[in-house]
Amino acid sequence: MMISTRGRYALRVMLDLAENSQNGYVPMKEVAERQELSLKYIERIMPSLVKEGLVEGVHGKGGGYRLVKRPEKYTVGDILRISEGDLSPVSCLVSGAPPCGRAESCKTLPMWKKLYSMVNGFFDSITLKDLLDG
Amino acid sequence: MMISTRGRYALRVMLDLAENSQNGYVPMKEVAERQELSLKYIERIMPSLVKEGLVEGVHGKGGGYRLVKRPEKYTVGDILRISEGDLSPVSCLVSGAPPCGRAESCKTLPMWKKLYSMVNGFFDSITLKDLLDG
DNA sequence: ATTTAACCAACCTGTTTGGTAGGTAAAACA
DNA sequence: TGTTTTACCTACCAAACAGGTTGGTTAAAT
Repeated sequence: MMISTRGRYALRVMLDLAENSQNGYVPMKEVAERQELSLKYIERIMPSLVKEGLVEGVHGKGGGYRLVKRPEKYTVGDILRISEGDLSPVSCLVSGAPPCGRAESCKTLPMWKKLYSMVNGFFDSITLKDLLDG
Repeated sequence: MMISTRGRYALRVMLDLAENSQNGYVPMKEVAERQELSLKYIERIMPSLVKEGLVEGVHGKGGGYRLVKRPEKYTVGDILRISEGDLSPVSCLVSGAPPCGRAESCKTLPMWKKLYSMVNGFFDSITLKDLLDG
């Protein structure tokens, strides 16, 4: 339910691209070495970022991935929601979850909702550029 | 890594005790019915709350569980940390995790730490009484 | 001695996590 | 034309975790 390696690796790849894509496309082989991540695992994560339009991928020699916008235009929230799916801290609030019959009278639900929007707000307020600049 | 049924149920039991323990000890059979939770599952959760001194349990007829402090003296943070274990949103920060060799240069670590302390701070600022009063 | 209720240990099913293996498709290059 | 490079796709897998259930034992009251 919260941040697994999938989302964390996606973020690190995006940061690596931001730092290294002035020279065009960056192959995942290089990123995997720099970041010390499994190439095969990264390869499984990237297509979702392409599909959602965050990066562009090009086959063959000289190919690789590249950001399509400037680093300050990407929020951490977008990257995590795409790679992880949902940032809800409790299953009750995951989109598509079966409606809870006790929701009306639930004393804790407002708290979970507040936390959920806090977490989303937190991640949406940070861009790739913010992370690069430290 | 984040809030599963274990912690959510623990909270709901504590709230139920707060609402119903003026008449002494409350048996889990009653709580399970009121909250529509599995009695057996609750029974597995309660001993940790006893062990950490949050509630008191008494065997036999007329027994059950009871809060040892007033509702405003319990924070949601304490209850969740005891029942869930650790509220870290990422495995890197779980206490006892193997140290990460990249920690020094990690561009994302400060962000995870900030979120972690935000989440803890959020939960530590809410008491059982706050939840009861809505 | 019977009932009630906390407490404890073992097990179990399904899902998620964090990958790996073994390819195919497309683009560049020789 | 064929080889290399790289994205991309499918299937599989082991370990861990979630969310319980089963079947008790111990302690206290009546």
